[in-house]
Amino acid sequence: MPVLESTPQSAAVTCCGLAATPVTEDDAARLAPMFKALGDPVRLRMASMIAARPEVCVCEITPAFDLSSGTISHHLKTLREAGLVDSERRGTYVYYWINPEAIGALSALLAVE
Amino acid sequence: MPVLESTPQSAAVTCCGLAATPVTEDDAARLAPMFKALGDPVRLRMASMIAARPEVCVCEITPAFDLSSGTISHHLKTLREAGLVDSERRGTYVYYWINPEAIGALSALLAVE
DNA sequence: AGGCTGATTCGACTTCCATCAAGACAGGAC
DNA sequence: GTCCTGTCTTGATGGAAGTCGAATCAGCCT
Repeated sequence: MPVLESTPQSAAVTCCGLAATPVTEDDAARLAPMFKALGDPVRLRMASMIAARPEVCVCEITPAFDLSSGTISHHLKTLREAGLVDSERRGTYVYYWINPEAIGALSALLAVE
Repeated sequence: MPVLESTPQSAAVTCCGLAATPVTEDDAARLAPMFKALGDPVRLRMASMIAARPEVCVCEITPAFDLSSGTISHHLKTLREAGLVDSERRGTYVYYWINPEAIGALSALLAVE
């Protein structure tokens, strides 16, 4: 191993929350699935659509993608299980909305300070 | 389709950059791979380690994980190909450092305003 | 009840991914 | 040059993920 140039805290402000505190194994296990859920172009756009309004009906999401309704449902489930969104059926339609705490947790990790 | 309750821009400040401007198909294709790269607990911790200092030697990363050196290399390559880190060999050792622009792009998307 | 529409789940298929072991490559020390 | 150490690449494999079509469930409406 080479000699370290010993710059421990100096970098804490150079980048972001990622650098501020080391991500523990537990943190990584909790946060990685959220990043993973956003790591698909379809789901990233879905999350964007949902975040853009207080709540969004699945019936508006479906026609925005060239995918079967089953696949749409699958992706929404992935976002929900990652904790990024929540949903509720009201009568005929199902509505999804963003979970600000989850977004906040990811944002805090990446935020440049 | 249900009647929309027409709340177009009002939500732009309720959440984050995700909501500020709709993520286009091209944006999604560019940004999703970065989220995907962070969507693995091992890589998230690696990114955190690398971000914590100006640059980090692979020889310091390897012993921090209970994985073969081949697997370590594979994950670092994934981070590099996603544009999140860069690397350089200097003599015997290879050093990795964070790419602040990439982190900034993700941060801007999630930042709560 | 019966039928209709919206949404989810299921089964199957294909592709991608994390991992290891083993080999290849790079660079220093001798 | 020949070793040795550090890193990367390759090949193989088991498992996860994205997709579709079909079946199923939920809730209106007549």
